[in-house]
Amino acid sequence: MSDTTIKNMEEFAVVSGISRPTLSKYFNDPESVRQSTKAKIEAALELYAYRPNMYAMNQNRRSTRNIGIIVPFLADPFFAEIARNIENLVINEGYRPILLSSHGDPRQEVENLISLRDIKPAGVLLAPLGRASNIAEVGELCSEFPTVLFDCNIESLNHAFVGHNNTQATDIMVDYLVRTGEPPIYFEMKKPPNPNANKRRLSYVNSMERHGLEPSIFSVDGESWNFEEIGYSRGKELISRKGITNGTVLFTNDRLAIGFLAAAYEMGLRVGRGNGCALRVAGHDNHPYSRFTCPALTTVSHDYDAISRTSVTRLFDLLENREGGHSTDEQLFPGKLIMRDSA
Amino acid sequence: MSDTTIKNMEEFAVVSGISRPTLSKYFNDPESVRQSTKAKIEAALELYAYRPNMYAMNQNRRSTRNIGIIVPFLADPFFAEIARNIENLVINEGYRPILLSSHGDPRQEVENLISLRDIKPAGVLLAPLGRASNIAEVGELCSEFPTVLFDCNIESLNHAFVGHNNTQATDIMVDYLVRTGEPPIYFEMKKPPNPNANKRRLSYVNSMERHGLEPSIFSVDGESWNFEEIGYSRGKELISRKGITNGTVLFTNDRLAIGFLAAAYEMGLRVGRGNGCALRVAGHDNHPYSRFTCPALTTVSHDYDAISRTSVTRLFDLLENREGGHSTDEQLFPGKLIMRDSA
DNA sequence: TTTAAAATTTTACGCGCGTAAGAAAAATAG
DNA sequence: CTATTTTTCTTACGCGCGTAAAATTTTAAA
Repeated sequence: MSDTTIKNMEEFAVVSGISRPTLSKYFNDPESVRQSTKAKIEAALELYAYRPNMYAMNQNRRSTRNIGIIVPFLADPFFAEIARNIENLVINEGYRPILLSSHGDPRQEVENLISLRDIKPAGVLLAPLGRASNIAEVGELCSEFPTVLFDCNIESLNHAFVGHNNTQATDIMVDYLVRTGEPPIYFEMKKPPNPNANKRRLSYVNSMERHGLEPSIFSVDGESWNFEEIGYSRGKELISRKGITNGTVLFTNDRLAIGFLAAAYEMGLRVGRGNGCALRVAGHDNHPYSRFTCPALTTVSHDYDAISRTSVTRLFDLLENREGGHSTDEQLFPGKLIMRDSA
Repeated sequence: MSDTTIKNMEEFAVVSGISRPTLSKYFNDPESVRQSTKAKIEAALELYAYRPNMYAMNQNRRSTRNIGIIVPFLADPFFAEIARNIENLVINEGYRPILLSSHGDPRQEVENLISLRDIKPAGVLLAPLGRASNIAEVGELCSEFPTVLFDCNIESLNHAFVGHNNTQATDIMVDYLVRTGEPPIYFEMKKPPNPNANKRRLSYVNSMERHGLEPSIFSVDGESWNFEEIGYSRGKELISRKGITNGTVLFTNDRLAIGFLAAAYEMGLRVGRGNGCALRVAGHDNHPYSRFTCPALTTVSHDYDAISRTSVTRLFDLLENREGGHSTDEQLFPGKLIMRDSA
């Protein structure tokens, strides 16, 4: 590497022997210039560590190469994993992911929507908070930038959405539980932050009725995103007043179940499907930690891979105006039963 | 809000009746203009939703208001929590946090260091991967931008660092375990990704010797950041060949312990400090999930709050050239024993 | 070799804002 | 009310790059 410092494209044009407009073309798309030119540029790039100024580049470009990614709660490893997948896919397309978390707070979500505009994203992948989301703001974003919603739909927006088939997923879980033991009662939050929970409850009810069984639902208080804490404390209450002492409990999500399992353990309730077990517990999501609960949690997995891959693909269909890009269909991927020891 | 769209500061100057240079001054620091002017601008801002173009702003500013934050592994809720804290503190200072995760991959870390340069950060808060970090690259970053390292120091760099006192923290844990039961054996990874692990091991050894006890260390294989998986699978091996059947095990971090607890449960080993318990288990970090293990995990907590707050404060000391800003001291905060049911 | 097509160079302008300098206006002090 | 200080306005230039248009060179085709 040479010691002379290149401070702009003009100077790099001199040392590389390539004109500035051609360089500009190259940096926008290395394949858009002749092979021999590309080789010359890249040889010079080895010698002089020049990188175009991002701010100057994005100032008048038709499109920045930024992709905004907003998730509702990054401290939840579930979303952290999805975000990681999506980030990689975006990078592979030659774009720059900008990851924002709403931290479970609707005001933060609005903040994120606003500050996203500052970076003039080429596209946005948005997993909304859900019930607490500012629908108008999300709608504006959708109409301002190419956007794909994922994980949690806002149906009134009728916008491109990729997610998990909560209905089918709950269905196969209820089927499994009914087939293999006592029918499940359902444990959920009274005011779930996420509308997916409503789909799941409805599916539970329908599924039970289809089996000719009486649905039974525990709705617990709690507004925050500290699901484990809610599952733990409400679970403890329920157990201690003999609300749950036997049978099967299906949780609306794994994190509640994780908290509940801690409570059950502490109260001396043995969970599992073997003899001597007081009750079976099942979750939903295949949360990264669900493998490591005691006992390991039986759950339904999202098709993580398909969901993240399809979200990104659909966004780039939109960006590059490919066929099907402008569909507003909701695209759902089926869940998969993950049988472990808890149920 | 008016319907006329303002597309640049020039136009906003017209509708607000304030000259462009004064507006520029205002957007850089709203307090730098007269109160009456500020009021006029903000009144106009209510009417016309104008926001300065970020790219044009940062193009020639002495300093952008971006703060780069790099963490080694965002899917670990431990880092997600710290990142959340730091993000909020940075926002409160009027800066824009840019969060990047290295996903446990040294190449990704280098990528992050490189792409950070593109955004010309005013400052950087970096939690390096550790052993696998490219020291030269990190060193260059430190000399290029005001940088504060946190969580994991790279001592050869002799750079500003804020972190957890691993030595003291391990010390109080060993003291506690020795005082209340069988002395602990130590469970760690043979090649820990993070040098903090070395400090902890050393402290364990010293602590044991101070008590006149023989240190005993299990070093298990495994290179990845899937600590739970490693704790689970190696734990299962050890238990099944009677490597650990009674006594006390101190884990180098909570995530290994979480995996181990799952293994112990599965193998029918009862963990805890009561009668009928086969062994005690203790961790380190006060991981967000350590409250919800079975049994709840006894551990040592970082002073999360002090560490994130001090990291940010020191960075802004540097930025604003305040006294003490240029110190390269390493600043450690003591750990706190969190007694739960596992030990 | 001639001709057409494709790529590169030259030239020139614009993006939206930072910022400097001197003039003008407004606020404050005396 | 005048003198002084502070703030704002006017004017003007520059940042680094995108991009358009016309001229030129290179490559591919006939």
